[in-house]
Amino acid sequence: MITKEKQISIIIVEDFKLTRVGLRCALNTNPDIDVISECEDAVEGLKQIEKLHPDVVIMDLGLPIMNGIEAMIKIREISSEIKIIALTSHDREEEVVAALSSGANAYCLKDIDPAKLADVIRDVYNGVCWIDSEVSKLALKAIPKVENVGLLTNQNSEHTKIPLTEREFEVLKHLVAGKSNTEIAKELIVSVHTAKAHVCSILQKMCVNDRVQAAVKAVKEGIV
Amino acid sequence: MITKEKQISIIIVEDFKLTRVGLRCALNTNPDIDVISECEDAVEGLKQIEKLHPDVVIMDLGLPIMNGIEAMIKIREISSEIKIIALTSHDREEEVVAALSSGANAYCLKDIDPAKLADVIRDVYNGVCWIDSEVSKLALKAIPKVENVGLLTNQNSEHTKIPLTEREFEVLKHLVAGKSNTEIAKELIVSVHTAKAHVCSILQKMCVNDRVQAAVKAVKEGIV
DNA sequence: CACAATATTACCCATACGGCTAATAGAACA
DNA sequence: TGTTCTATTAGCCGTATGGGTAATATTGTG
Repeated sequence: MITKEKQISIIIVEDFKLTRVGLRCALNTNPDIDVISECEDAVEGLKQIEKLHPDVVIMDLGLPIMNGIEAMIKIREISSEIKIIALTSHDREEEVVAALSSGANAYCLKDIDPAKLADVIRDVYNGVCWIDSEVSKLALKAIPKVENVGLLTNQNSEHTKIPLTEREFEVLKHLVAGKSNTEIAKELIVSVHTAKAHVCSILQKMCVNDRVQAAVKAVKEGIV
Repeated sequence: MITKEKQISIIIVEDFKLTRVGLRCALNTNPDIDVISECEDAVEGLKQIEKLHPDVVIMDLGLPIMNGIEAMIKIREISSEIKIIALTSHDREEEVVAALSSGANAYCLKDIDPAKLADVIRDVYNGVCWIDSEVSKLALKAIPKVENVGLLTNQNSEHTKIPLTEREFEVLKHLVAGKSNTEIAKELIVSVHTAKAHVCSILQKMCVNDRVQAAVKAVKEGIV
């Protein structure tokens, strides 16, 4: 089951030397896993990744210079195929969500069992999304609620999307930024009346009563 | 590694008899996994789950009467500890996202290798979130983008915390829910003046100009 | 006990907000 | 050509909002 004809190539990006060595040692005991490079910062890591195109990158999040999440975004500009395992010692919600939304395929805490990590690498290599038990709730919480689940049996997708026009979308972004109608009008170089009109139709289309609800809904559903 | 002193108790909810039998057979080969009940629809499933409180529920999504996602929401009303593995044959984005946002801890396609499924059960039992390779991209795509990732390096979890009082925190929750000052006052059984006073101090402490900004900030920083 | 923080209430006031109706103009589409 | 959609503007009106100031409980800490 575990045997693979091809080894999984890995690049480790981690600033602490000890952790780096520990990772390499732990992974080297697995014949199907091949650590092809180690880097201590994201800049060097990106170079190596671009050059060697590993199957999987193990990326520490708390890196100097460029943080791991920024690095992951850059990796995703290079390739969407390279799998990324975010590795970190803390479990801050912001970071978990940011990592997973920025390209990570898995999220591990550093106290993971080495053998388990090897399993995760194999899973992730095969495309699985794996999230550590300590933070899985945070990740799942970040997924926007889907409404009208009862309709899912019959209906097809597309129906949660709110049909805002381009202009309304612009206005919504300003609204979420906390701008008043007057400020929105000024930014879009239109009259306050226009801004108000757009806000009104946004409220109607989003089925909310005021701009606060609209802003919250927009943020929660990630449509900004 | 795999040996556990305690067996993992499983309830299978799946309408196709053949699949049900297949699942039971596949899982029964694992000494650490114990299928304690099988149900062919969600209503019966819920009864069994409430009665037996299994560790893990394997839930088919395409069920008659009540679909699997509705069933999961009901399971979550019973317990947040029971782990749910969504099992389905299709990979519709809507369904993946709906399942994960409605309480599923894992999402498997029915062509999963039986041995792998046992691994997933163990992972999920331990709290891990596991998403099949066929749909992992869909799930990750559903997580809202986090902005200003560059700030994550410096921002520490503690020092972003805003020192709101208990009462202000309550008010903030209502504010984020889109309530007006009048409504907040009614809910907290105080006068509108009081509600206004709390909102004012919330705005000041959060360093924002109006309730919209406060709500957005609260949602983005997850302090609700 | 005294002091500080918090919660509560109250008033005034300028501004903002949202609902309403309605008109005009351009673009898209049949 | 006519119709629909969108964007733009406008005015009116009742209510909500937020700033300011200030008074009175209640609570907890020293």
